Parts: sequence; C-alpha cells; structure tokens
Amino acid sequence: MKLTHDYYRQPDVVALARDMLGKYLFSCIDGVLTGGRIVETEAYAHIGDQACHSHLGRFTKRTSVMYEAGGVAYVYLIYGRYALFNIITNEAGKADAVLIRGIEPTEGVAEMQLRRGITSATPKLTAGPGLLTQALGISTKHYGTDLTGNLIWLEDLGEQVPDEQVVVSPRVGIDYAGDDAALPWRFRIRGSKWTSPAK
DNA sequence: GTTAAGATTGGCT
DNA sequence: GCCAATCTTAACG
Repeated sequence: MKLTHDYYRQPDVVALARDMLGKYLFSCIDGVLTGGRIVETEAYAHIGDQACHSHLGRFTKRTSVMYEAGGVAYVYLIYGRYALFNIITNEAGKADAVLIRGIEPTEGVAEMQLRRGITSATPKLTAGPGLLTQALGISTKHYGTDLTGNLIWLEDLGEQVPDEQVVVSPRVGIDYAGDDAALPWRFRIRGSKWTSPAK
C-alpha cells in the first residue's frame, strides 16, 4: 500500500530512516513508471545535528520546504550538478528529513538506463544519491512535491528487513559537521549491490 | 557585489 | 587516488 501522511509524520526520523529500508520508491515522470526497493538511507534531524541543512537559520529558499509537515519531497542541487532526493518527516515546523542514497531497480529499468545513458543494469544505474534521481527522472522541479500524490510516492509491499541484514554506520561526506559526523544515522542493506560506493 | 564551499560523480594521473 | 565541473546559498566588503 502507498505510505500515508501518518507514516511520514512520525517523530523519530532515525527510526523512520531504518524503517524505510525495504520500502519501494516509485515515480511516474513523463508518463513512465519507474521505481525500486530502497536499500540505503540517511537520517537528518533538525535538532542536535549540525549536518542537517536546517540546523541553523530557519527559512531560506532552499530549506523552507523542510518546515512543512512530513510527506513532501525536498530536492536540491548539490555542486550545481546532481539532484538529491529527501523525504521530509515529522510535523510542521520540525525540519527532519531522510535522504535516499540507494535503490534497487525493479520497475522501468529500460527507462532508467535511457535516462542514465548506459546500456546495462549495473549498480551504476542507481547506486548513489545523485544517480537514482537521474534514473527516476527526479529534478529540482519536484521540490515540494506531495509524496501521497501520483508523481512520486513510497509503497510498503509487506517486506520486512530483519535487523541482521541492516548495516548501521556514520553518514558520508559531512566531515564539516564536526562531532555530529560520527552519528550512526546511515542505514543500508547488507550485501546489496545497489548501495552507494562506501567511503 | 564578490567569494568560498557543499548530504557528488566521473574522468584522468 | 586526486581533481574538475557547475550553481545556489551564506558570509563578507
């Protein structure tokens, strides 16, 4: 079933990031259905976390959507090149987010290869936060998109990922966050080929 | 108004 | 393994 606002508005963003493993992310862009199983996520909390874009300041053009109630997409451009896809969680005014870093393609693989410009279903297709957005056709145009609509959404297909298959580790690429960079808020499925290149 | 750096990736040494 | 690409935001002057 499609995940509802009640799911996204749970207060514990770290638990949500863990729970999203094994869920399915779908997009229907340009009339083409693409999607796959979520295998890697990271949690970003609005308090006690310097790595989160909302940790200082409040409303900026880029982060204002983070203060909406959970269940919308936060898409932003990194290094002027790649779009990163986040899911806003918690209630309005509490700017928590879950970054999707890797999915395992299941639906519309041919279309994903076309968008990525490659001809085989290698991990390069969706293994990485800037890559899966390309494969799914997600761009900054989808900033603020409601995740209970028919453009981008998550589905629970009844799959449970047991704890022994989940690898917990510090987040990647946020050394600037000081001590908070060591928080073990990155979750991935052990042994999956579709997680982002580990650093 | 100008400048520096980022939740990354891909190409070259 | 290192570095360039490229654009938005934030911190200066």
